[in-house]
Amino acid sequence: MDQVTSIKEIAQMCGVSVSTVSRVLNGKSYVKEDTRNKVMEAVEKSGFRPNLLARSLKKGNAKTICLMLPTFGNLIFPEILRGVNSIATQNGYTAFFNITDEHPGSEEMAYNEMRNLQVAGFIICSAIGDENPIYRIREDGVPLVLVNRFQKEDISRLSTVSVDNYRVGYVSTQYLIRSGRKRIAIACGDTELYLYTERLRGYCDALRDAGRKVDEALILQEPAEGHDGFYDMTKKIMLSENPPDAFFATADPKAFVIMRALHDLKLQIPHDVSVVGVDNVELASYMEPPLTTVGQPLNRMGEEAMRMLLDQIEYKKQYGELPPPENRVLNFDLIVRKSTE
Amino acid sequence: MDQVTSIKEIAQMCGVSVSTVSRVLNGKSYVKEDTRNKVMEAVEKSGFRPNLLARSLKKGNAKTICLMLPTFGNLIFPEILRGVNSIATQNGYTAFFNITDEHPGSEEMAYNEMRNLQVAGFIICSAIGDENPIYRIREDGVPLVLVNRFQKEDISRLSTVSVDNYRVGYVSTQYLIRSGRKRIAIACGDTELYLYTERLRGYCDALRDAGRKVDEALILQEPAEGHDGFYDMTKKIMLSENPPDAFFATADPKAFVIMRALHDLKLQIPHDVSVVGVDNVELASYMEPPLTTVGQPLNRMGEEAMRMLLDQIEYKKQYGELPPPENRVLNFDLIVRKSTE
DNA sequence: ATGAAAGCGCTAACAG
DNA sequence: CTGTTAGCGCTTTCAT
Repeated sequence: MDQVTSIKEIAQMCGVSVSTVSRVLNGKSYVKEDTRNKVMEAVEKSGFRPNLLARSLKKGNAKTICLMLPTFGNLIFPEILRGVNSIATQNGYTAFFNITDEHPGSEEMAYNEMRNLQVAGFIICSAIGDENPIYRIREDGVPLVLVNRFQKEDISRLSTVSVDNYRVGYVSTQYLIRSGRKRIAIACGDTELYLYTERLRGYCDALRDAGRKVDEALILQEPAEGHDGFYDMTKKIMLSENPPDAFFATADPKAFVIMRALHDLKLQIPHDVSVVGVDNVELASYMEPPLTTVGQPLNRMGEEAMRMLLDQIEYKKQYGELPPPENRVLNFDLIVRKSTE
Repeated sequence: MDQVTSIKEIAQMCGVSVSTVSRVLNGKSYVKEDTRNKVMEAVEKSGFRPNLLARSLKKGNAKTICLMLPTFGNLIFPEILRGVNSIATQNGYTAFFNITDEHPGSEEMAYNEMRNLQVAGFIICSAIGDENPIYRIREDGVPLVLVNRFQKEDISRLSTVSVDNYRVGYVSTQYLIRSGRKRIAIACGDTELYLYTERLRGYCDALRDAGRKVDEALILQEPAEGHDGFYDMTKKIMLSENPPDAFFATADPKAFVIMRALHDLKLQIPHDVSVVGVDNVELASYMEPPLTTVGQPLNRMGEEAMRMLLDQIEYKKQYGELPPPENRVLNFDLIVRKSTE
């Protein structure tokens, strides 16, 4: 019985005009109790569906937003997605999601497609090396919030939400130092990503502040193959003359790979080597031994981002332009488990 | 310079009619070389964006589809999502995603919202216990494909894509039997989900075919708390009089929990107890020891589902009704790693 | 090969 | 409180 396709038919069924039907549907203007009931009833029993495309076309704005994610290779992104989605839904917005696969090109394509779909704004976890498309968005006057992944230069110009990644690196390293570790290696993600530069900087400063010097040999940079490459690097460095007795992995999946390599080397964690990760992905607690890691409030980051986007959309509607950028920094926790001692 | 908002403005700039512009934009009908170029140029340099809402409204169908997922608690869903998304994009479709959180109510809400947005079809991994909303979809004449999760009754009436879950259970159990295990426990997911019923049935039959009898005590059902509940159940059964020497976990996350419990019990895997999972989630290979598991072609399942949906959409456009349901069954592999011997 | 015009379903003045 | 009407941006007959 899905034949009723328009407000017009409802109007005819009730012997009223389309605007009356529209009015009861939107509940803005006053309608006589009787007429309202009559219309409501017709709507109910006919299974009428308001055509949101028509509404959006007319109003000039769609209640949709777009969330761009670089990958699902790291579980943090589904987590962020959940946060965004829940606040979006609560506010009558529907979200498009886009996986850019770390490819700025596909980010740009997606941007165009989404603009054509008239989305109200974007929330982006940038792909690696993609500054260009992103700036364009704000220049186009489109609401935008960056989450977790963004460039240093973005901070002054765009709205962001993240943790203080410098401190993430600092705190993790300091913890390792205090637990008595002498040679702490870092498995660092692609430093094209500002967050990894920051974590690395925190690592270096923590070392220096403890009166140690930074040993270049202990800085493992993520190879082109992605985090799997840390497997060989771990084996190699552990077999070297002066192996580390701890790893600070700048993300949990890298810690997983490192732990795998250590196990294969028959080394004891944490006895021989401590490992700490970042993100507190669910699986971190299932590892053997359970992984000490830094917990980011990923879900909340998604929620905050969506709230900020909503604010931007609202502001723009009122003042005709985007509000000044806002940078929100959330707290994190070091979650100590058995992979360190 | 994003002032050009309509085809009409382009038309004026070029001194042609809107229909001509529309024609060159759609490339269907013939347009004189000259005019085409003129229009193209104006489109390029003005940064014109076709309003897809208007197009869809006019054509009566949007190039969007909706993918409903129950959760991101299991990594298989992002994998399926990737498959769906890639085929969708290739075919000019944009996907909405929806996380139902195992809540049939939110599934229904999402369905309504999405219908209002005029999506062309749905791909669903059902939430637990949600038959009702789903049947409604086909009755409404809306293209629909079920992936991985669906009910037994769905098979004859709806299009599905999955692996043969009975065989998944059978093969895994048989493998454990052949590797010399005497008491094989099963950690079974919620049997409200047909796929788990099937895996359980496969487990039972493999046991019987090997001349053993099924011991109820070895059938661990997923408790209400979700797979974390297997932690206590594993400890308890291992401490019982007659503990198992192997676990068939009907999904990798359950295997992770079980391994954690075994480690905490200081039991050796696989020496004391073997473990096999299902899904071959990326992390499975990072576990200590790496987890033997059944690999489903999740990405391909997503791709197939999207292709089937496209077929349905096409068919409906031509014949005005949905094609008969089609059930596609894909192959799987047992991936042997160190958690079994 | 191109233009004029109708209309997709809806909202929002405007008028009464 | 309600109806009439214009029009959002686009596609698509139907003419020419």
